[in-house]
Amino acid sequence: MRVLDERILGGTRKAVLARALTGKSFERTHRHGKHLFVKVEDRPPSLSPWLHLHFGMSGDLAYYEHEPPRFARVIFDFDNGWHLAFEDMRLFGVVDLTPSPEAYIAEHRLGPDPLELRLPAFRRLLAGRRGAAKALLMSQDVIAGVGNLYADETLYQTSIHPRRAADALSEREVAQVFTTLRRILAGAIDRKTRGADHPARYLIQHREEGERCRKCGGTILRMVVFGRTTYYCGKHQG
DNA sequence: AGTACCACCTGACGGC
DNA sequence: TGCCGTCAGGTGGTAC
Repeated sequence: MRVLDERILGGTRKAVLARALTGKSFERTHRHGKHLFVKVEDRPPSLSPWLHLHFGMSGDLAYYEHEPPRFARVIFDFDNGWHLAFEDMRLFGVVDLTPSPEAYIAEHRLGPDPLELRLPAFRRLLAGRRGAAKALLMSQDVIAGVGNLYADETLYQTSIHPRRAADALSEREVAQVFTTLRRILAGAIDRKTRGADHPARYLIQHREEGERCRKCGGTILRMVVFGRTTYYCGKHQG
């Protein structure tokens, strides 16, 4: 493997990473929220670490034969002559090692992944949370995997104002948020792996102040919630 | 408990 | 043409 920019390693030593991976193979992967874990083959198995990847906002993987992507930061070379690049223009991503996904999740206090969650457990997560619905969705220690865009999308599709208190949502609204969030995430995974775009009816395609709401004809407004730029419909999310 | 604000980083974009 | 400020995003820290 080659490290083209050490800033992506987040403090992990390049030599340590290389020693853990060189001559090994990738055995399987596990995703939790925004984190991707790759099991490194080894004998005995108990000693093998996991490769941990976080994609920040501009991170991605590219499997290629000849031309590396422009912003490749780490490149894994395979014995079939192909390469896997971790690319990340803005360097917010991380490539490092962890003993196991469970260890990483515990150390970083990540909440459950919404796609592995059931409605009753989701209800329990919201109970007693007086903060904004958007803040709750985005808090990785409550639920792992929802960022700014998908938080806005979920609230838009469920007609909930981003500042509504999480524990003030009705039972019906909580169920709608749960179902909608899971559908959005599962759909995004499915479409993005096929290289498809989000549907035109999604807010994510219309994040601009003054745009017409595709759902109700209202006007898209902009404000800051939980420190992040937030777009919402002033009419149906009023 | 909840939020605000900053730093990290870089390309795009608007203003002059 | 080119410079400068601003913005976007995720996370992790400190401050209130």
